[in-house]
Amino acid sequence: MKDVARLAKVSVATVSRVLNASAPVREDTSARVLEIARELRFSPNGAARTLKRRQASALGVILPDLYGEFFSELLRGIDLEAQRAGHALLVSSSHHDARGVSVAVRAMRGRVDGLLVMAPEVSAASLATALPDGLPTVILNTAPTAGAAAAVTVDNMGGTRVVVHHLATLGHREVAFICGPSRNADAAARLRGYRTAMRAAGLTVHESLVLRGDFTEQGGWQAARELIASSGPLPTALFAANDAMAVGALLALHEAGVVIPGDITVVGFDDIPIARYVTPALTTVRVAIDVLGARAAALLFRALTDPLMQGNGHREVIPAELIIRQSCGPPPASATARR
Amino acid sequence: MKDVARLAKVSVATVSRVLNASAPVREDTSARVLEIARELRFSPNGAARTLKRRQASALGVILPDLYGEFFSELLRGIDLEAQRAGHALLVSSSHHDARGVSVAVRAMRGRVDGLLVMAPEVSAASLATALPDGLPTVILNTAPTAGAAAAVTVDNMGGTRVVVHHLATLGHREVAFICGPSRNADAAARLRGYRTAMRAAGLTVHESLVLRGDFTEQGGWQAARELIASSGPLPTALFAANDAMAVGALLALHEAGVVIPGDITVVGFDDIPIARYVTPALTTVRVAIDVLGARAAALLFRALTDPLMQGNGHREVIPAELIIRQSCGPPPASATARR
DNA sequence: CGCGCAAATGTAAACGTTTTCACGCCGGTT
DNA sequence: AACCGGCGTGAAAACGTTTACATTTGCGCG
Repeated sequence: MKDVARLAKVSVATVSRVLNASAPVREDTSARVLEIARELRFSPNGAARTLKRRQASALGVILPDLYGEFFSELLRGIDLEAQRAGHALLVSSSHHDARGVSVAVRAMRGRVDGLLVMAPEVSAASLATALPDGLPTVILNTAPTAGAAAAVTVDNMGGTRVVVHHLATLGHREVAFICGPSRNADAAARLRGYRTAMRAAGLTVHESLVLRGDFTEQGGWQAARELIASSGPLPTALFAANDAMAVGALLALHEAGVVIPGDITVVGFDDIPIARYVTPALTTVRVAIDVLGARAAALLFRALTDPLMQGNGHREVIPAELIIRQSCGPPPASATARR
Repeated sequence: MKDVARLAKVSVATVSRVLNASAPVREDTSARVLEIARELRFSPNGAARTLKRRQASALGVILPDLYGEFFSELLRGIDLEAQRAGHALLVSSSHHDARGVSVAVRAMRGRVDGLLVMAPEVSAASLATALPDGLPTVILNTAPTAGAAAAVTVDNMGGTRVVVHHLATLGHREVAFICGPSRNADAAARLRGYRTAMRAAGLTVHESLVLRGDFTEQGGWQAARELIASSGPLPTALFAANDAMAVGALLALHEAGVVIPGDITVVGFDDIPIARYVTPALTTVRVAIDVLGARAAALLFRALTDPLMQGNGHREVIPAELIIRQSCGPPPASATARR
């Protein structure tokens, strides 16, 4: 900037004013400065600008991972919203525990205007201590208990409820469930939702039909194998806590010669793109993940412009919608006869 | 920092030294400072730090888009490499034209140590002018012509060659091709590769079998429809410039009652996760996209630590591997008889 | 013709760090 | 006893902007 100022025979202040149009500058001066700046290929230093202006025009995004379509969609939604506010995204991933999140948060301070944090495996309490003081923060997919922050979550309860209800309506009475990792907040909520919905539908939860899982395809495959190997007839429906596991289960069942949905109905959760393409196409719960991200970002921007509202623990729930595809049908006649 | 210094009865200089372990400090002083800092929940201001140190510990990533698994994987690879160097990622997407890239680049200056740019739809020449002067840059998936920068590209030529060779070996003689968007550098390279490989295999390229496409599933669907509607027998093989289009084509062919691979063989490019799950599973070319990202980041770090090498237009090619699945077989007997 | 007022510009002080330089202190050497 | 060197510390100058405040300039008007 100094160089530009010197060559244009003005002060750095004037250069700044021209570049930001922050104060009236004479037409010819302005033109001259612009010309020189272009000639010198000058572009302002972001760090200095941030330091002085006390605003970074960037949002911090802290994620546990970047693997899979979920994060891709999430990031896209966030980016969409940030983009239109002229903000960039400072992304930091692989933070599974509270300490990791804490480190990431510290690294962001002074370089972002607000924070979007997703840490489904960190307890609300430890998350609260990891979060920064002065930085508006929106939490994704975790209870909003944590400190002074808003939160956006997926409607896990609603999603599981509508699935179980649909299965019950079709006539299913034994619905197996493949859980997600126990530390994961979403997984826990879905398991809770499953139990609640089963009760509401007047069905009993057989603990032997509640299977361990880990949100991976491999895990779903294994759970289905166990189900097949176990004594007694198969349940008539299998509900996986996410699509990846449902797809794994689909494969295992297929390999074992079980017909879907003839012998057993399979349902997933998330509606990842693959769900449409497996055979049979997977019935699942659609969560607009990009909307989740976008809403979170929007919420954060609101907190930024209106600093009064940031501490109010505002909560927003992204709706979940049942998507019926071919993996889902009425229970087989044999099962109905059995009763 | 001033507060910490005051409460610990030392100067800010000492606080800095303690926090960075940048100079010997007496044990008790250090402990005292650390204690106070923790009490005050102090964390350093990134902007100020960047400004003074002249290093941001961040990499800029400029992408045309964030849609789909390609970018998700790419970003993951980049992040992996950046992570271990203790760098964050400043991401900016939706930059399709040279002007957009230029704006993004300017916004990054002073906040990142280097740049990873992917702009397959921007010509090398205009990309060169958009790139910054002092910032080491690695270009992804585009000719490395652009200015003083290294480049990492996918082995499009090799990938198409191995596909066409495999098809020829199976006995196919008429291989249709669905192109990507004409402005896209990868798409162009794959078309070129297809033509070259066909010639090398002694096969002729029928221009009526070179179909327009746009890298989307919808586009692939449409191209396949046209192929079906056109007069004359179907070709025995269909090669799409990416998997999304191949999947679309698969759908269109299936809808039209064409059997795969019985009536026609279909091959894609990229090996996106969905490719494994469609029926029949898609034969394709596997490109380790995460490796692409990781290699690019690694290259950038090398340029950062060794500033001499940055201008040498170094080029790296990520290998492509043929993945044979069920969508691919010998031409039908009828076609062979026809000759 | 001088006055005042607005518009245009310049000066310099921040912003929160890091780092150079200088200083005081201590223990060991001549 | 004077000196040297190293260690621990503090003062202050950067880093590249923005902006409050001061100053100059130009201009209309009495």
